[in-house]
Amino acid sequence: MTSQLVRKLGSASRFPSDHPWITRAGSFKNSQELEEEERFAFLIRKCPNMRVLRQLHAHILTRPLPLSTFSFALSKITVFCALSPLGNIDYARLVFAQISRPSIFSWNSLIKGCSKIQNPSKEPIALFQKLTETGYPVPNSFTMAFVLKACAIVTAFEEGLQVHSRVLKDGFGSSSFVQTSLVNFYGKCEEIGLATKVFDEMPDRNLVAWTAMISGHVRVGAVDEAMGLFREMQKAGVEPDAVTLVSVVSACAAAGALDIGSWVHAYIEKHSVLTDLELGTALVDMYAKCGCIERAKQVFVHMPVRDTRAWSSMIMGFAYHGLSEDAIGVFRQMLEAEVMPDRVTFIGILSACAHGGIVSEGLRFWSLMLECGIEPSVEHYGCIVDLLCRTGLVEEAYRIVTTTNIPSNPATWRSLLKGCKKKKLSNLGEIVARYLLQLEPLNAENYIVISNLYSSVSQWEKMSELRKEMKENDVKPIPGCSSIEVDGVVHEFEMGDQSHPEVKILREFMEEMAKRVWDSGYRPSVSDVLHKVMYEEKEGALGEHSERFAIAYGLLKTRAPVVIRVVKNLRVCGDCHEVIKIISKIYEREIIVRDRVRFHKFVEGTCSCKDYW
DNA sequence: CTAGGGTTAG
Repeated sequence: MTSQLVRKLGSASRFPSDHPWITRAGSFKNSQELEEEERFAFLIRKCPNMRVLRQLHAHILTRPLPLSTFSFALSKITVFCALSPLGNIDYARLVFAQISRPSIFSWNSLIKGCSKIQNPSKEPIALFQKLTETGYPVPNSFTMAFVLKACAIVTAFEEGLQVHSRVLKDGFGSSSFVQTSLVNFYGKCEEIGLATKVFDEMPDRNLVAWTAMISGHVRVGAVDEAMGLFREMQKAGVEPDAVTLVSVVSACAAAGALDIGSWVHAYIEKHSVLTDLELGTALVDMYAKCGCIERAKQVFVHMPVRDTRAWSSMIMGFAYHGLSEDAIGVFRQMLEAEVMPDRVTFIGILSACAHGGIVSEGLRFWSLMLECGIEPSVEHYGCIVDLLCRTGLVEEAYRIVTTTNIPSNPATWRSLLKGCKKKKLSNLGEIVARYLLQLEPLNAENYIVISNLYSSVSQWEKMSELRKEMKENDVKPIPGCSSIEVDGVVHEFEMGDQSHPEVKILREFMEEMAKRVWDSGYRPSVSDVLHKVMYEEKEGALGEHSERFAIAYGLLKTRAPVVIRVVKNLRVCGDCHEVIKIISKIYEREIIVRDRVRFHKFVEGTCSCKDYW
């Protein structure tokens, strides 16, 4: 049987002729036994599939073997089944159970093996607990690293803390692998303070530890700190690799830092860092989120291999740039390339259709999604409701929301309300508004949309009532936000922002700007007037909207075209475009607006102020 | 056998 297998595996994998095991120190096994063990190890390692492995397993079970050889072979089978991509974790568990006293090696493999399956559970943690209870074999630093990784995957904070205390008790605190695992674990649990503490105490910070720190900070949105760590890392003479750069690029995406993002891209090319799937996807996402859809596309088309996530990020990019046709085109190419769309892909393509108001196509994608066996979730329903509302099919959308068994979602109801406003359906709007305010009474955006609805049907009394209600509930809108990058520094401005160091010069400049715009004959439209009524802004002033701060800063500080990013949906804000056009003309400067409608996420219960203009 | 990575509606 064994020789048959050797033959089957072909001449390329001939059994090695050197015999290092004969000289292995401290072994009580005779060379014949050792030879047999090595033979098994070799065969198992070279197994082409599970079928052959099962045959080998059967062979081992039926042949009389010394106990030590038997256990050795079974532990090798456990390792193969648990860790090889060809393996099978269920089989690994089975074989593991057949070993009377599994070595720490087998335990480790099983712990690692069952944390890398697609639906990870706390099983590896339970295994570790069982291991520590029995007291044999003694865990080693590998065990600690694996179980910490398992805790990180399922963000089992309490369990991880206990492992950390064991690490210290058992003296594994000085292992750099264990330290790095701890940094990563705390980072995954969003416990940045604890991650930093472990990291600061590391005498030798390796690349992986730096990367874990950076990705941890990006995870909690501490983008500046992430970039600071990246700089510190380079100062410490540690060269980033592709994995590090994925986190750095993600940080740029989250910050909308196009300059730094482009610099990182240039770094990647200059240092010939291999742009794999993850890095490619991160770059596509970064360029799209920084408003540079052309470069996102450029990176995307140059990717040699694209998986579902790569395609999805490109589709999402087109979607939030309002380029529905491109999104649909890319989606078609994806299907042609026989890459399976997943639930995220459909969120992208449906939101693209919603942005473009392409109903028929959107509904077709919806059916396709069902055909693909994807259960529609809140997000998908949100897209389809938004699609119907934007194209005026509000009643149909309302029917879906009220008859489908999906959880009530403020955003979906807000889409309905916007649809009602658009079609001036005050009766349905009233019902929707009441429900929405019940669902989310502290979100200023809700009041603004409802107020817009009342004003569109001239129900002024209801509008002032609403204003009172808003005041009583002490609801204040979170201001819009715009940013501009000057010499690699991103300057963020909130509406009415006072915190910028040069705010005095800026304000003077803006007053002049407002005056010149006013003199040009521009007058605010209904929504600006509404804004004044609600927030008692000074008569005659243009309003210190965030993008005007950013433009003013750009005009003052650069000679290059002023590129600003706005956290608003410009497609519904005609006034913004108009003001910017006028400013551009007056100052004879090119002003480029990057629409960053989705780039900043506001916490629930706040307002993105889209209808604030 | 150690540790770090990408896409998610409005």
